[in-house]
Amino acid sequence: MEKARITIKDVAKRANVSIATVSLVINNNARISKTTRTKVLNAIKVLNYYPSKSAQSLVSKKTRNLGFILTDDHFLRTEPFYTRIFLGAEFEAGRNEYYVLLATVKTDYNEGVQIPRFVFEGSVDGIIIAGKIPTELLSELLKFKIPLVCVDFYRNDIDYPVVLIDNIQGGMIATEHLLNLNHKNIAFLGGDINHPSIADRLIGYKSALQKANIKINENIIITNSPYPNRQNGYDSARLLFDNNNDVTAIFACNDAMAIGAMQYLKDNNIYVPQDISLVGFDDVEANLLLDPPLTTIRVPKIDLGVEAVKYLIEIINNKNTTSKKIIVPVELIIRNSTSEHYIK
Amino acid sequence: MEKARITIKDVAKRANVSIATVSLVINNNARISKTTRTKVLNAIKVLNYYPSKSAQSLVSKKTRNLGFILTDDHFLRTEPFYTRIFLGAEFEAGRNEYYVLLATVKTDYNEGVQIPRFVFEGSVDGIIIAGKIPTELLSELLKFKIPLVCVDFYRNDIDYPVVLIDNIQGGMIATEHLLNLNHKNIAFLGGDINHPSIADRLIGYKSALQKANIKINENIIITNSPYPNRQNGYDSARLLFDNNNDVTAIFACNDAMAIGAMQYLKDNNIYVPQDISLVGFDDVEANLLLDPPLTTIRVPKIDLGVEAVKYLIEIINNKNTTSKKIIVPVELIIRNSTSEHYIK
DNA sequence: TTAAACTAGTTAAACGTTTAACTTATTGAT
DNA sequence: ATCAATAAGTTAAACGTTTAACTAGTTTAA
Repeated sequence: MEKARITIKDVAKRANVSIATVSLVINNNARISKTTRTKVLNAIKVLNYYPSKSAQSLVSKKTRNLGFILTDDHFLRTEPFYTRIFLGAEFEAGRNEYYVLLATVKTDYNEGVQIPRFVFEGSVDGIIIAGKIPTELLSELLKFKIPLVCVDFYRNDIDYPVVLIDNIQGGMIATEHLLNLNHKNIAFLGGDINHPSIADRLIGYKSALQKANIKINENIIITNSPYPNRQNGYDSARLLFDNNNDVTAIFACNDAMAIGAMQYLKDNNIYVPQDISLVGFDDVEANLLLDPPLTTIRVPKIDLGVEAVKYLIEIINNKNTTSKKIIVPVELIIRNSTSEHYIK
Repeated sequence: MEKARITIKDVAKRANVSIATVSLVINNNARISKTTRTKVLNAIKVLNYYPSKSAQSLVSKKTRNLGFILTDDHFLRTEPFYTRIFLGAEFEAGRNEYYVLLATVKTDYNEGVQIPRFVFEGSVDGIIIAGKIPTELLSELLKFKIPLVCVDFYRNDIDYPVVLIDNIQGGMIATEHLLNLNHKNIAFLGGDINHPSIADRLIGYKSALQKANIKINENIIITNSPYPNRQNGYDSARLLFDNNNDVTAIFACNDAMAIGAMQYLKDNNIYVPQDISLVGFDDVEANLLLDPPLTTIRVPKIDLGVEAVKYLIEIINNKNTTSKKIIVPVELIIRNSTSEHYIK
């Protein structure tokens, strides 16, 4: 004995109105009087009615689904960076009564470009691309003329909507924090300077120094490692201290580099923060387990997802074709790896 | 100039058949001759036609969506355990032309039980529950009479479909591996013995020893820590070696414990694997970075997701009401933390 | 030879909404 | 007093499928 689905007809009957009226109430149409509205709303509640998604999308041509695309290795990274962005997207989508469909694509695509199924099946109203995906895939996706926003990934040869974090501001507030603690000789430990994020962080660093009228010392800006990981953080710190002895603070371009640098300092009996203050960037989980816990710039991953969805929905609704850049601010998280510098 | 959607009508027209015929071809109905079928298939390809999901589900009452529920902390865990299960589910769902909708629920639910939206909205044909969720939520979910399978989570007071890993087998093959390497005095480092998984691993350990006719020595079975983490692994190892000196191998109930034990051994200048062979369980990513890399039991997380979806789809299709248990086998991964024991 | 049984399709209703176009009653302006 | 404008609904078509019931032609069985 299947219990039949409760439809708009049942609601209409119980509220003594036409099904059109019920529909208009559901869609918050102003044409319905307050009395009728509450009567209908009541019937909906009593009957525990939920409109059929399929019937709705059949006529409205909206699926109320959003696609979320990332590479499988991004999704599976130990550090839950993109997972958090996805979760933020999922949250914001839910608030707007959207569902999000995930598709992972392979990082290397030998066997041609693989367009996620929901794109050509028309199962989504828009898509979010998180992190770097193969260039060809992006171009293919753009051809579909489907609303699309990229998050934490930017190519400046194409113009499309994008949500990014404010790397320049991050570099600035990290450096300003150290300046406020009386540090003058602040080193920058960067990885690959060609990476746009790192370049921006360096810009922030430099502009904070300039604003404080401190001359930029290129000798304590280390940007020759290919990739910003722990090992290179360690090596960069060594390089730094082999050639300089008046540095009192370090701004590392990410937490991994900072952790590596911290290890170097520990190995050489240099105390953090008594001898050297240290600031990272990203706010990865491991930071809390460090001794001392790392002062860093928090990247609001959840927010990135939230903003991406907000922006995407805006595009879907307004057909807003101007592809702006949304820059999400970052935040300074003060822990114990930084302290005031006293001139001895 | 919106380009109109290509519908079944267009295909029918082009293939010179009725729309019913097209539908029957799409659904692989045997009533259609081979000639007509290929004619239709051809039209579909030429026109690049994809059936409208909403129209399909409106009449078929199937959404072709699967719900995936886990707690937010499980989803955000640094170690991508549930993320992998989710990905496996996503893969298998895609292969069967399903989409999966994710919902995270809060671990502690002060404000009443929170049923994911897709459940009462009827947006999914079935749901997968991954990992432990609040008991009340599970009971509420079961009330909906919607097809449901739990993965990596089991309560033996309720009877429902479940996909689990074979902990007993895992305990056995881990122990047998050590036995094959000539070890006789093999310790077991367990956390909370009340946890069903750990209890099962111990059962596997014991039965392997019995099969090899080796007497079980309760003194080298350490199961008094509340939780199997690194610290407790370290402490358990200390406890073990404080009271025993003939142990030549350790089977730790999970990798975290193993890593803790390895640290203890390192701190006490006991060499792995020369002095002590060590086997873990789980195969977490960190194992590869260890020195030496850890021999362990791999839990096939992707497979867990795959199996859960397979099972769920089976239930959806066959209305199979017998709620069986699916046990996914685990695999021994031999790295460098184990080696042959030579009697000196 | 004839009826029954297949085979390979077609017709048309149904699924549960939205929405343009219509209706009817009320209000406002002149 | 008259007509236009507004308010608050209703009617009915449309969205793109599936599928039960039907049809017409061909085989099979006795």
